[in-house]
Amino acid sequence: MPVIRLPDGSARTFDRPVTLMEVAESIGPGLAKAALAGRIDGKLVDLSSVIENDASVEIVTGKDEDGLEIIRHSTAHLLAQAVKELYPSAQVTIGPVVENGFYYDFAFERPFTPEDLEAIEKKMAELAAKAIPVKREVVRREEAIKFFRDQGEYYKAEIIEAIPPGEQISLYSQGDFTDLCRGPHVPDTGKLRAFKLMKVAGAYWRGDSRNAMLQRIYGTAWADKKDLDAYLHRLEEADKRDHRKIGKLQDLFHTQEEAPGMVFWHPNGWALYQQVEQYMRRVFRENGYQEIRCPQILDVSLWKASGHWDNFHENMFFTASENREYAVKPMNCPGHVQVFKQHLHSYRELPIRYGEFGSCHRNEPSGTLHGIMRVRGFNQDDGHIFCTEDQIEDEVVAFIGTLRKVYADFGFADIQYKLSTRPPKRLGSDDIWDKAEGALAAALATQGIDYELQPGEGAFYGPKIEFALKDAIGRVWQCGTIQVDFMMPGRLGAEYVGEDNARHTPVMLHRAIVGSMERFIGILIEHYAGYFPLWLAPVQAVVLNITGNQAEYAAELAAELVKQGFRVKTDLRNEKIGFKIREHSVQRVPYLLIVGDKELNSRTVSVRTQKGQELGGFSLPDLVRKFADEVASRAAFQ
RNA sequence: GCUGGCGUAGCUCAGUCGGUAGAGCAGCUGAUUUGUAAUCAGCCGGUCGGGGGUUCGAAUCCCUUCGCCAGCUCCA
Repeated sequence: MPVIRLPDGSARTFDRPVTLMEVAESIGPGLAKAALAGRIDGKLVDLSSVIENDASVEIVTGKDEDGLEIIRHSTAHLLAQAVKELYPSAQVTIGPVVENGFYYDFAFERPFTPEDLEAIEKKMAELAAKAIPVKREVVRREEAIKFFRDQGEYYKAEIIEAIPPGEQISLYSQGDFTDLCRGPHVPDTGKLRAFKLMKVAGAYWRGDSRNAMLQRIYGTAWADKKDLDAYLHRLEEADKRDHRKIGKLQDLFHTQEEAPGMVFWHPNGWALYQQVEQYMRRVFRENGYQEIRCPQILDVSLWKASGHWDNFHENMFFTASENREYAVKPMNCPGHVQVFKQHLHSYRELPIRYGEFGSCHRNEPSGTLHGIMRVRGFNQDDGHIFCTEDQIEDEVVAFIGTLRKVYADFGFADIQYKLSTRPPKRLGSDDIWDKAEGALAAALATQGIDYELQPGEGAFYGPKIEFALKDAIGRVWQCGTIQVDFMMPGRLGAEYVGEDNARHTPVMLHRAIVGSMERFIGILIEHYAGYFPLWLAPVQAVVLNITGNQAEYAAELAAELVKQGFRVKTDLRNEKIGFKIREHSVQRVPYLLIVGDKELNSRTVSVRTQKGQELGGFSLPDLVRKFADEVASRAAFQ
């Protein structure tokens, strides 16, 4: 006689054991129809689960986060079922839920084509329409292995063999298709209504490149069609923001075959780049950093001493001359240590902070390159702080404060923090690690910052904090970092004289706020979709004349604005004003300044915003003031 | 690096079964002097990513190589 408590606090008594589905039905037909799974005393289970004793019960629907996961997981099974019906020789492997959807890996003798995907999706829709019941069954391990071996499903058999002994092995069947799965799943395939196969890609069995390559089919699934459409719309929006497209549209940069992974910055792109660099330069200056510049190539002996040769050799470029071998620098840190070493420093001078926008090259595998986001030649707002162990916390606190201000100025409000602690393989005593991790954690705590702990994810030379920002469409980008380094200063012979008059090795903090300038600019382009705030816009305004009569006046205006420090161009072509407005609007220029005879006679300009608003006539001094205010405020695009 | 897809005019893209390449935009020239998102006409423009092969004949088929894209892997 189970008494069942529901989330609203009510209780229902049954005179016999009941299934979750029966509980849902007893509450209402609407809920029974929407029900996907349930929770018994907090544990997520199938609707077919029987409740024999008193329990608190929840019915899970598509509105529930877990419900959506179940839909995606079940849709992965539906995909596998469809593939097996169409291509019986394909072997199933794994099919987990991922962000926004799911995938399923198959072993198949040939790659799936886009036409195959269409056919599979159609078959899935057919199977879903049949509302095939999904049944759960618990079996013995040997039985399960034999079951899959007999069907030629060797990957599945291998998976089961890897399941720790003592764990229950459950199979889910829908029609003729049976898959190993922990569950839970939807009660029948009719619950799967809004899905779409997205793409097919290769993936290694168990993620190991020494293993066989499988065919991975990605799909997305949602509770209803409306959510699916909204998701597809979001993807389209992301596509429209693609920095490679906008980079071409606004003539910001290009890349070409002869320099894979390197950026050719065009005038417009370099204007944007310089805004970011000059801004970051000021950040250095205002926060006690001294900007320096070190050589591009250095003798390999230095890279051997620093440890890069041993740990980073594969990713470095080399060059030779007169029997000496050099490496193109992948990082700025060894150079900064050389500068530090040119003087004997007292503990009184610490912390010493160096900043550099040095050009670095890393020979990234070809498959990782992506527009200007992942490149081989890049620059960072790189900085190194030489300090004592006792100074770490204060330095980290100051750094986090600066970083938050910088991100806010660039228009990013939402920041995520991750603290990575000691890995199994590491240098330095536990004592020092305790101190360093404690300093980082304390720095976060004193600012009241919530952070994610990543145990064991630190570098071998020290712990680190990573900073990620969320862009306008919710994507998260890791940009900033601050890392404690106990090793490099010692390896490269950096020293200072302490209060005790003895020589000591300083601690080094590696830190960057925007990280790779190239990548950060890519992020800015996508965040703003090319509609930059005035302070960043490559071209801030274009002066347009109505007829040739105002050409001279237009040129004068533009010249005066340029003289006042603004990035302003003219468009004096013999074209209709509508034509010129359209062209520059498409280019996403923040302001169009239009002059006809009326403006010429009153010595004004007619101001049009990017969004098509006409602000009326401005005198030049008024316009300069308006622009200056907007630039100074770093206001987002209006 | 691995797997798959793609590479045609400055850009976006068509090009069927193998029969020596086409559109729009851009550019140039001319006409038009125009009031807030596309004025009209004419012209120019391609070793079809590179190399090799099959064929009477290759953008198209095959091999190879480079690059790009997606995913995997990597990411001090």
